[in-house]
This record gives sequence, C-alpha cells and structure tokens, in this order.
Amino acid sequence: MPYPSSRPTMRDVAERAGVSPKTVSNVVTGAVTVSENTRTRVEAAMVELDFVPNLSARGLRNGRTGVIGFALPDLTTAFSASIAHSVVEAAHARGLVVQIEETAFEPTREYDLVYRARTHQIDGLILNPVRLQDSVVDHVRHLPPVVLIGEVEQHSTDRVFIDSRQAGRTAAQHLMDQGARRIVILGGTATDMSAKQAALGQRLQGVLDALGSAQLDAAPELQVEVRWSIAGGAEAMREMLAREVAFDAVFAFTDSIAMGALHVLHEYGLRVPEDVLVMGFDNVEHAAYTWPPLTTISFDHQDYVTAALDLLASRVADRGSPTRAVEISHSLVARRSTEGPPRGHTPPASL
Amino acid sequence: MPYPSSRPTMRDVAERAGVSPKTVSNVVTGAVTVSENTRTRVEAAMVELDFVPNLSARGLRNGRTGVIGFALPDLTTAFSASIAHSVVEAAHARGLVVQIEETAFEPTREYDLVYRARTHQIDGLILNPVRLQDSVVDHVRHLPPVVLIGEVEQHSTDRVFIDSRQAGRTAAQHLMDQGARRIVILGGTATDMSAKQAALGQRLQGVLDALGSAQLDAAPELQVEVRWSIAGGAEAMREMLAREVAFDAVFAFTDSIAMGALHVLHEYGLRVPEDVLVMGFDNVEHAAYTWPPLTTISFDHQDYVTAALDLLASRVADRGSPTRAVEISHSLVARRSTEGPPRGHTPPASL
DNA sequence: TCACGTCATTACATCGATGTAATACTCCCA
DNA sequence: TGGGAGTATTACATCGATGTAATGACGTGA
Repeated sequence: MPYPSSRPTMRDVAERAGVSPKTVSNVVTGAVTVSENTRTRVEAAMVELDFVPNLSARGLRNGRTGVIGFALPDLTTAFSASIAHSVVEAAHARGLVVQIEETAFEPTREYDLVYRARTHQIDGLILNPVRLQDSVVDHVRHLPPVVLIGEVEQHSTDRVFIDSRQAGRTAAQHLMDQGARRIVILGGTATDMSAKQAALGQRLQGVLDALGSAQLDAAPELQVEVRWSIAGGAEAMREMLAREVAFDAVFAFTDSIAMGALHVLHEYGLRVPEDVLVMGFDNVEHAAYTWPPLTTISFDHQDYVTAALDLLASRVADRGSPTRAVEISHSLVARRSTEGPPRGHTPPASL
Repeated sequence: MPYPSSRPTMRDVAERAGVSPKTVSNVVTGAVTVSENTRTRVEAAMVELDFVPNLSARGLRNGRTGVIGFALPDLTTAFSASIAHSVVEAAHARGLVVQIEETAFEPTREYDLVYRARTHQIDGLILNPVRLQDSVVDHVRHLPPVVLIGEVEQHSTDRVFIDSRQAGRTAAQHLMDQGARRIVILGGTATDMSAKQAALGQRLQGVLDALGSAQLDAAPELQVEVRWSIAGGAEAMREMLAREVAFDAVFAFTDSIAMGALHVLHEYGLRVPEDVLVMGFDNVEHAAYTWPPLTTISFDHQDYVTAALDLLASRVADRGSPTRAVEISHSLVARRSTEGPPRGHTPPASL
C-alpha cells in the first residue's frame, strides 16, 4: 500500500475540473493551447487537490527524469564538498535534481557506479574520477551522457579541467621565487605516474618542469604518497619528517592535505612560513582561515561546475556532436604561508 | 529520441531468451520460482544485451523508487559534508540512492523543498532543518515519510537528535572546570530563542544552565549571532573583539565556527589556550588538526545517520505506527584548545 | 442557411515492469 | 492410462503522464 497511490493524479484533477485527463496534461505541459476558461478551472482543481505530477510516470513516458547524477570520490574533503555544493546549486537553477554517489571507498565502486547510473534513470552524469580509467566509461554501453571533471586524460568524453601541469609549474615557481630550494611534494611520487593517476601526474609533472628550469633536481626522497584527506596529509608529513631529510617548503596537492601537513609542522615546532613554506591546491574556504593563511592554487568552483552542466545539457540535447573539453582558468593566491624566504628544516641526524 | 528508448527492455531480453516478458520479470524480482534451465537462459540474455531495468517504470508500477532525499542547509560546512557522506554510505548499504537538496540559500527553499520532495518521487526524506518550522512538515499533504535530524522541537515526525542542552551544559562546565569565567558564546543570543531556532536555543540553554549553577551570570555582551560557517565564525569573533569586553573562553556552536574564531584570535595575537580557551561542537575530522587541536562535543555521525535511515525504513514499511525519537549519545573530547587555566583577554579600553 | 476552417477537447495507445488470473505442462499414482 | 496435484509460463491489465489522431464546437463567408 505505497503512499503514492494516495496522491491525486491527473485523472482526479480532470474529474474535479470536469475535463479530460489530457486537458490537464495540456495545462501542465503548456504544449497545446488551452482556453483561458478551462485553464483556470484546471489550475484551481490542481490547487484544491494539491496535485503534483508523478515523475516516474513522466520519466517513463518521456525518457527524461530531470535528475542528474554526480559521482565523486568522497564527500568529506573540503574540495569535494565545495564542488558538490556548486553542482547542487547549479542544477537547481536549471530545475534539475542531483543524485550523489561516492566512489572512493570500494575498488569496485566505479563499476557499480556506472551500472547504477543506468539503473537509476539519470539524464546525465557528472563524474569526478580519481581512479576511474578511460575504459570504464568507454566500454560500458547504454550509459547516459557523461561529463568528466578533473584532470583526467580522456578524449572520448566531454570534460572540464584546469591545466594542472601549468598550475604545478606556477606553484613550484612561486615557492622558488620565495626562496625555497627543497620542496616536499605531498601528492604522489614520480614512479607513480600511471594513466590511472593522471591528475597527480600532471601536477607533479608541472613541479618537475619548474624544478628543471631552475636547474634543481627532483629529489625522490622529497616525494611521498598521500591519502587525499587532512589525516592523510598529516600522515604523509610525519613520514617525511621521519625520513630526516632537509627541506624548506611543502607543496600539497590539495588544501586538505596541506592542512594536515600544517598541523604536523606545528606539532614539530617548525614555523610556517619562517622555517618552512607551505602551499595547497583548490582554494577551499578554509584555506583563508588556517594559521597562517594558506597560499593555494585557486579556480572558480562555480564556473567549473557550470561549465560541466552546460556540457551535459548540450550533450543531452545532441548526443552525436563531437566531444568538447573546457578549460577553467586558475591562478595563484599568495597568502602568508609562503612569505619567504624560509630558514629551512634541517633534521637532527644530518647535523 | 531520448537515450533510454535505445536501451534493451524486458521484452528484448524475453525475445532473445525465447520466453515471455513476465518470465524475465520473475527472474529479476525472484518472487516466483523459475526453473533452473530458463533462469540461466534469461540471465545469459540479460548479460548479452546488457540489460538494466528501467527504474521509472518500476517506480511507477511499485510506488517505490529506491531513492531517498536528503535535505540540509548547506553542503559546504564540514559537519554537513560529514553527515552527507554518512547518509550516502548508509543508503548505499541498503541499496538506496540519495538525492541531495540544499535549503539554506533562499528563504523559500523549505517550501520548494517539500514540493520537490513529492515531485521527485522519493520514498522518503531525511531532513536536517535549520529554519524549518514544524508547520511546513505538518501542513503539507501527501509528503513521503520524513525523518528529522537535529535538535528541532518536533513530535509529529520521527527524529534523531542529540541532547543539545545537556551537551551545552557539559561544554560550559568543562570550560569552567578549566578555569574560564567569562565565556563568549558564538551561536546565538538569548533573545533569539524562538521555535525556529530550537537547536541554538537548546545549546544556549545548556550553557546558561551551567553558568547558573556556578552562580555566574549570562552576560549578554558575550553572546553573538553568527553565520554557521568558518567565515561566519571569524566575523563573529571580530565583532566580539570590537566590543572590547573581557573574556577568557569561546564556545562555538559548531567546529567550523570555532575554526573561524581560532583564526581571528591568532590574528589578534591571542594565544589558545594560554590566553583564551576555545571549543567547538560536532567533532569533524578537521577538529583534531587545527592548531591547537580543538576540544569539541563529539557524537558518532554514522550512528546518527544510521538511526535516521532505520526510522525511515520502518516508517516506509508502516506509515501508521507512532512516531519515534531516537537520541544519539554524545561526549566531550578534550584537546589542547581548552587546557586551562586561561590568562584571559582584557581589551585595551578597559585597562 | 449550409459548408468549411479553426481551435479546444477527447479517446486511445504507449512508455517498461510487474501483479493477477488463467493456461500449459510435468510428474506421480491409482 | 487417465485424473489430479503442483509448478512453470503466459496473456492481460495496470501504474500516471502524454503524444497522436480523431472528434466536437464554434464562427465565418457565400
């Protein structure tokens, strides 16, 4: 005895207004002209009965549901939350509703995800992949339109991205301009650059570019794997300190990672930026409120998401058009955390 | 020519397997026994055609969609993101999908929301209200089952809550135990305790309880309105400092607010906890990684959400049963930010 | 006054899955 | 070997909204 059966239908409205169900439908969709007289009568009946159209029925009939999916690794990181918020807002503005899926917590989720994307009658999917290979998107049939956001190397699907390699270069250059010479990289190691982790690869590549032009070498001992969370950043920073190597700056691949690193640096009594410079990536709200405020790579999250929704909308309208890739510009926001020159950290062992 | 029409249907599968559509349905639902032979044949056909059932059709037929709604004020605050994450996870575990709605950004959203909740064919709704009055939930007809989470005074709807008044009492008592006497309250003022803001009211009430038992009075000049975000916390803290009143502790009604406050205190050169104690509420991940780490009121977000989903599930199963309210226990997590006694802040003007 | 065009309205079929009731089939035992 | 129990399968109707084609009403011009 499901509740919807108790809801009024067009038939009920029609009966009350003394017209046929189709006329009610005409009033609702507005596709066909309805005389002013009957229109007002129908509208009154709808109000009286508190009528709301049944979306499942409409979706079944039209093949459109007005629902889009948004899949991301993990809602809890500050960046993800910010993006998710923007997606929901932007979707609302277009009369769309958002279904959220998280992909990070089980290896098989990516697969489940595309399966569910089909089951759940979604008009389109915005996918923020972290480990999603091209193959999954490419090889699954009957997928709704998909737009990728992020720095994935992917050309068979519409996508929105920022030039992460350039951003990485800018970041490293900034740190060097401020006097840094030995930059810890929290975000991945050079050996790690597989297709699976193109985003990390690009940021890292950018850093290496910049180091190269400055004739500095990319010390592998300054690179470390990291989980993309605050706790992950803290762990990675601890590991780095345990390595007992000298460094004078930290470039974290997300602001959250940077916050974890900041915490551990404080814990060890290292001062930012007097001893060590720190910078992040994404410019989440919190970045302006850490202590010291965090220098970071900034881009407009709203623009980012709006571009994705635009792509999705045009893809839904025309499935055959060539795929497009939209770049969102980024910039460096300099805050106190990188006001150099840094004194540098020299581990006790090397004294 | 919407994409779903190109998707294989049960009819297609049936044709390929040489059975009737209903038999395919029987295989999928498993409600009726199907011979081992035909079952395997049908399953093979489903795999070959890459069949996925159409949820709109199923939803239309069954009145259930497998989708629940989650409405919250704002995804970007750390607490909301954490809760949203838990909702998505817990829903996944039950084979449900989550649609997200944000309510904070327009005054009319609450209303829109319940309207949309009905349109969008949702089996149930988990609502984290901030300003949602009882009336909206009570007076709208044909609403799917609703579970409220938060400290709303509300008895006509299932809800999950923590004892915020007790929590406020515990928090204030802790601060006083650590030597605080003049506690800034970032979260609302006493005059402000309307039904609309019962949550704030309860936390505030708890603080006042504790102050009362200690024979301290609730100085109105130490209470301030605040937007529930990091920036809001910072603003409020600045306003408090501008008031040039003496204080020796800050109790922020969320961790995010506390983080904004911490930032501003640093900015003013006040040391935490040497000069001023600070504590928050919610125990989000970040609270352990601020500097100094933040004392806060903690409760299990997963339990919180799981309880809500349980309530929702049983409400969906039986719409007539009496409403229930589930309390989730909380505790105080003491960290460095409240290691007193504090020296106290005395504004220049009062010197 | 009658035929014809215009526009509002209606009857009907359809989207895909599934419950109900009826049918076909299998197997066993008298 | 035929009847009955029991099971696998099918035909059909249905959920609610909406496109299509047909009907109805009305007004205009000859």
